[in-house]
Amino acid sequence: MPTMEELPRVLQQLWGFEARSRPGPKPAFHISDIARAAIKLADTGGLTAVSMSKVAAELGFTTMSLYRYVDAKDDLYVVMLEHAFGVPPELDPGEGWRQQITAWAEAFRDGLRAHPWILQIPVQEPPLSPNQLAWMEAGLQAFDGTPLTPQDRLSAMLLVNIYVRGTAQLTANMLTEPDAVEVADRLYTQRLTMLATPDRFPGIAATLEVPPDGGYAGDFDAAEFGFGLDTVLDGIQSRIDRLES
Amino acid sequence: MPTMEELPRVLQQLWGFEARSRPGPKPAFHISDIARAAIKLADTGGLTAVSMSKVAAELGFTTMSLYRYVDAKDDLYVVMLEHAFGVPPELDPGEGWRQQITAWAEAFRDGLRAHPWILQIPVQEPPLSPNQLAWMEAGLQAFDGTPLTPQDRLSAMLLVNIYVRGTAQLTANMLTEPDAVEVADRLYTQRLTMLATPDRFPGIAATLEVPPDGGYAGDFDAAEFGFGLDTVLDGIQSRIDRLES
DNA sequence: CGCACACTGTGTGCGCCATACACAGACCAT
DNA sequence: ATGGTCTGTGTATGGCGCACACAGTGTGCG
Repeated sequence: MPTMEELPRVLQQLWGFEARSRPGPKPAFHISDIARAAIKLADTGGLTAVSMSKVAAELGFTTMSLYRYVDAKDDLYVVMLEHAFGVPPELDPGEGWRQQITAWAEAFRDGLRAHPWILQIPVQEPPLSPNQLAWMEAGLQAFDGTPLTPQDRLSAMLLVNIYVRGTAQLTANMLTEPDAVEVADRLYTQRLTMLATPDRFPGIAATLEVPPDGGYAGDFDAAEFGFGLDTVLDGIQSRIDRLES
Repeated sequence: MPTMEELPRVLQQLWGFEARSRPGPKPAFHISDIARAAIKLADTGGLTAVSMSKVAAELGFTTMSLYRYVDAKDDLYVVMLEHAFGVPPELDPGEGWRQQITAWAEAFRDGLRAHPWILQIPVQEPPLSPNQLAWMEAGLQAFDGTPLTPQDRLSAMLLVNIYVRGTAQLTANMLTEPDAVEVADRLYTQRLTMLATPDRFPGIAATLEVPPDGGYAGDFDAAEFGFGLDTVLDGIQSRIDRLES
């Protein structure tokens, strides 16, 4: 049985495993302060605007002081993620699994929209921080009452998770500016029309001939999101049907 | 109508829009050489091992010489991607859409397995390079013969694309070393067992009680891949059914 | 009550990175 | 032949993550 000592320091901090009453000066701030400062920078300037020195400057401390709270830059990302998402939405167990997981997916999507830089964070390892686990748990509980096994629920939850991440990636192509999405979208459609000639790329060309609603894949708005999500959920539904028959 | 002049230089090079017979010395090499060198570095040392200077050294040239072929580091990534994937697999139009898109998905997954660093590349804009478009086209053509509209096919293809990327992300948690995955997986399960207590995280705990086959989500092997993919395809199938009725 | 020592934030410095810029030479259209 | 353009190179700049030594601080133990 592993003890909490072996946990990376960041996780110990995030879970509140603080061994208080130690010698030495009191810490001048807390990792949550670091998170706030870093998120503020990322929200306005993207993830590239987040550097140890910038975060430290934002807090009014020196760069190296951050390393007393965070072992490396990657840990800073963990703290940012944990803080940016916050606690998951409360799902109504009275509703069906489909409504619940949809609400969960939409909340997740909204979180990604509010903090687009999340998608730019290099994913290094699966999450272990409190809020991240709480989101996982909420997603799993949406399937309470279904005949799905725990492993099936995990797969289903991950499927929805992957879908939301993926579509968010397509939508906000990393652009922090507001309507830069639209112009980038038009430019992309233009270039695609030029390059994907019907003779060599008939399938792509067919897609372009009757554009969905204004633009190409980049324009993945709310309706389109629900449409794709429904497809995913239909797949899960069919698995449930198979179990019930 | 836009002309090819407005295209980024990398795309012009990749599409072979070379305006030959110009003054000045002949180029000493080609972007494909850059791609080969960069991929070699990335395959052995991960994406972090790819820097302008390292690639240049690998080629036996100076760092700055690369900028005669590539405008910025991001363009290097584009070239790497284009080269690493190569041409898409040939699908047999005689088979059903399900077998075709499955073969496509598996080929895509194999590509990601062969070059795990692809998942670490920061996605900045949708692809426009020849092979990338060819992969898109191949995925779309898998749905030839179905009643799906071009937009539906695009959505379906993107759905599968997203699924493969997402699961690959979960599987190879960025580790280039071979069986480091396994030990990381065990460690993760350990920590998750410790942190996700059944009282506060019953859903997660239930997942851990009857582990699937050895490990947790990280162990997303071939069977698991097909299982999840089938769920996605079932969703697409149900949409097809709705169109046909 | 005092003291040892763990812990704090700070300053300096290293190696690496992407890339701007000026330059000497190579080559083709004229 | 020659002018202008393109080549690869050398040098330089600003930023980055982070190692390390240091002076000061406050707590638990004697």
